[in-house]
Amino acid sequence: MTSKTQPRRSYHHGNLPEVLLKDGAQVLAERGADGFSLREVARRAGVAVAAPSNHFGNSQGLLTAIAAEGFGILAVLNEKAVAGSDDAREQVLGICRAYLNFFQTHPGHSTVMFRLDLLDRSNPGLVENALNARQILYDSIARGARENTSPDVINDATNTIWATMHGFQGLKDANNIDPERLVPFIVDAVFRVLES
Amino acid sequence: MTSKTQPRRSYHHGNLPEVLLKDGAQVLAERGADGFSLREVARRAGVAVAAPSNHFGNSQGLLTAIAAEGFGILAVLNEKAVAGSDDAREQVLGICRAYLNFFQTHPGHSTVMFRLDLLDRSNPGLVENALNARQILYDSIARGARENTSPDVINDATNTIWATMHGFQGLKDANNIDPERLVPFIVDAVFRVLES
DNA sequence: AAGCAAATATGAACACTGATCAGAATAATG
DNA sequence: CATTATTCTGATCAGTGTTCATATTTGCTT
Repeated sequence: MTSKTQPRRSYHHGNLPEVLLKDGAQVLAERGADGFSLREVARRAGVAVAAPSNHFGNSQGLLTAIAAEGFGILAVLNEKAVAGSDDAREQVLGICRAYLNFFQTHPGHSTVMFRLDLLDRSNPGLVENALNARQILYDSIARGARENTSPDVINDATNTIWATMHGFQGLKDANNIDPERLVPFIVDAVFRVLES
Repeated sequence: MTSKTQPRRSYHHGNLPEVLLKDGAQVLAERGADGFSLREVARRAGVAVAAPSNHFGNSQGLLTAIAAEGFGILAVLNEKAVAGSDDAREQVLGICRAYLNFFQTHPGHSTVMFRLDLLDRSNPGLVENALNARQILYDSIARGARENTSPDVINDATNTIWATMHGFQGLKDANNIDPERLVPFIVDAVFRVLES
């Protein structure tokens, strides 16, 4: 019961990297980062245990690639959120909601994107995509700040929201925490500083 | 090369639970939650592989006990921080600094305390200690809010700071994030809402 | 078109891991 | 002192990531 619907495949898979990314994210979504298994991914792809190593090196390599893909998707969603309004405050709200939406629609990716201990943080694609996604948030925040606001403060605001979003992802199963409710609160609080 | 300094020990260990908690936290600090191994903990305690199961059931049980112990320690530190000042704002700042301090002095505990996926969230000791630590933060925030502030807002403020602290722990190795610098920012932002 | 090098996939091996079980050693209880 | 409960041992089982020699296929070069 492989994930391929084609009747047969030749010795060479053809697009194994893509399939591994897809099945990997699926395993992450089903079993979490802790229950992740490279062998299970290979099994679903209908391929030998050692096959993934040709494309991603080791388990960390695949997880890193999934995380990088996740940040790429998130960046696109953030762009779309920004395009939805001209008001900086609304843009930041939109980005935060895009985060929450992404967490739900891409649970597998979300599971590893902020797990620095599992990733190869020197991976260029990961770094680029993560910085890219963050930059969109930074720009909207900068647009909402007073003109003489120092870059340091804008950075603080960006990092605060960034860290909070990460906190929401990690605590998404916690009892008392409702991110949908907290997003307006935190954005309001940050903007009070930015506009002061 | 067990962790015991005593020359010999009888068949029964005597205080194995305590030693397992200590060695477990040490393994977590050295290898992270991902590299954690129950066998390694047993090895350091100088005891058979199956011994821990008598006291903590399975691996999750030991991790849960370590997390519960961590929240207990954190609660004490929070109490101490609150006692250091009469000003609510200073108290909350003190609690946040206590968090950061705790993350550094107890890296093993910190590693699992917010990893809900690894813990038995129905464990009474864990729930009690975690709620206890959170309550101290809640009380200081409530003290700093205007009298007619709704409990919902106080809850939002508490959860925001709680989630942010968790975010700091998860991102403590990230490049651009300096919790020491961000704590005053986030506390300032939250208090602007509380005092409005 | 032919041959050859590079890329990709296989299967087996190795050293780990967590969990479980019967049984042995000790401690606690009546 | 005898019996029961607790605690520890040693072995076993299924599962894991990584590595290696080997097999197959692709694609470039001549």
